[in-house]
Amino acid sequence: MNPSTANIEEAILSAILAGRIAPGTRLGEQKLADLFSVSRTRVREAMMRLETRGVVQVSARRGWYVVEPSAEEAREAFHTRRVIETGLLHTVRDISPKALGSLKEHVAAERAAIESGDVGSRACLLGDFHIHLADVLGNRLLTEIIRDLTARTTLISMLYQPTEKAEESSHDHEDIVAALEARDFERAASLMAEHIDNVEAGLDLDTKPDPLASLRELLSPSTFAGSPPSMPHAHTHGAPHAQPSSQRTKD
Amino acid sequence: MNPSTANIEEAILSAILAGRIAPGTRLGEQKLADLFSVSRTRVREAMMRLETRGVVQVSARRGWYVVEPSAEEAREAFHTRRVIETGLLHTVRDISPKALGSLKEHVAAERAAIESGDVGSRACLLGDFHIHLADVLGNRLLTEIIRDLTARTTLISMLYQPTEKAEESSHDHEDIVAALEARDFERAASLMAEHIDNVEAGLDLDTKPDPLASLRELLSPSTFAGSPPSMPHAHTHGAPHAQPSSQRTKD
DNA sequence: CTCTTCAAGCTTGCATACAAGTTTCGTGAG
DNA sequence: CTCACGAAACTTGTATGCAAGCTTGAAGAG
Repeated sequence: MNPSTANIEEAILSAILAGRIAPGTRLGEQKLADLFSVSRTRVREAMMRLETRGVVQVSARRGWYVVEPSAEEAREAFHTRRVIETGLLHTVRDISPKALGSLKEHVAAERAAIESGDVGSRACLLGDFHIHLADVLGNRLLTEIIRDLTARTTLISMLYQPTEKAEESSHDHEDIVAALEARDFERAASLMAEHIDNVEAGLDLDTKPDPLASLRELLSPSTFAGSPPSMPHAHTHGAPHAQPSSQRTKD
Repeated sequence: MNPSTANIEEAILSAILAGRIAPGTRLGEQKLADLFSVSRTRVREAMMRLETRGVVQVSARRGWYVVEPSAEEAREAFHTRRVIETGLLHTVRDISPKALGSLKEHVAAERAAIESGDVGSRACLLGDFHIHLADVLGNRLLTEIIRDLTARTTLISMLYQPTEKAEESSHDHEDIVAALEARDFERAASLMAEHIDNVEAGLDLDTKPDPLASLRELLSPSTFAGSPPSMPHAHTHGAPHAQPSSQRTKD
């Protein structure tokens, strides 16, 4: 089957949401075209759409790159999420048992992923919680907006998140769902504001993101047989974060 | 100078925001290409971007059309605006004198436009208030989101708004700014919720929008010399709104 | 050895050509 | 007069070709 523009768009976006594509990744038109077995035209359309959604950027005649949000843009993204998600919880008047049930299931899945140590699905689920929330409490339009914002946030976390806080996030989610179950939407909104603040506070927005992160990963100890080598001698100026990216997670 | 894709996109979006393009308007690629003196490729890019922003839609091999939101979509749009705009006012902690001043100026401009009877700039200003608010209280990202939502709302008003309520809207805006001046952000948020509810309540979402609106406008009394003719005999089934569209406004 | 210059290769930007489907309008049958 | 049919005109969908600019690496000067 021939993938449509929407398929390509969705494939890239969900890969970003799952944390499988790092910020700054180059997405060549021809390579993607080969990968999806379509012509560059289709790929270009998808990239253009993704650009208006704020997840990729084109650098003239150099290529398409997954966005690397600046500290300022990161703050804007979190501010926007705080506004929208607290607005949602503050506006909601009631919640159906079905919606509540699916949220509970989601949180349970989060905990399971954390306990089993499944880093990939864990990161995906933590971001997905917010999308799921918009889905059951809001509407399609709102869900789409939150989805794009979550993609942004995921990329931000990959760039600026020095420490792992999956458990705290999941716990926050749990509390929010508990407040929803008690129909205390005010409290849910406050908890959400706190939660988003926590996540933002867990970032290191003052240190410039490491431009060599991908290189460093390629040269990480596990790549070699036994002895962890010292970092390459030259060009190691300003390396703020030492963690391999697998320890990072979003949200 | 050769208009870029972004120029075309912006030209169309601002025309929609100003109420100069009606929902359902067909936007032919070739016509736009001629108009802007570029090839279809550039136009297509712009349309594609506008499609992801939710203001136009493509009907396969038939053409691009300015969206005609369904009643359901209209409700979603208003719900989303209520969530975001009350969320914004609820989140804000302070407002600078400069921001307050520019909002006051804006409301004054609204009143002036209403009193002078300048329908065009009036409609534009009423929608712009919300964008302006996001601009001074929020951030660029939020402003962009609100802008797209306002475009949607403008189109919705053109489809479903049977009566003129410019004065009420402007008065609501005034009250909101007054609450902001008093630093009573809770109150501002409530007023905003009320305001958006008012606007939505002023719509007639239950009656199907008139598919003959544009035709009817072409045949409106002012087009002819003196005598207002009766409507054309055939094909006048189900005409919910009788007002010429110039009486309608958004927001 | 270092720095500069330049050419080759690669990538996107843009236009155009053709394919595929839709609409419209004229023609002819009933 | 009405309806059905079909061809012509028109519109978007997609691929492709060439132009323009960026990157890189090699060669040469100092």
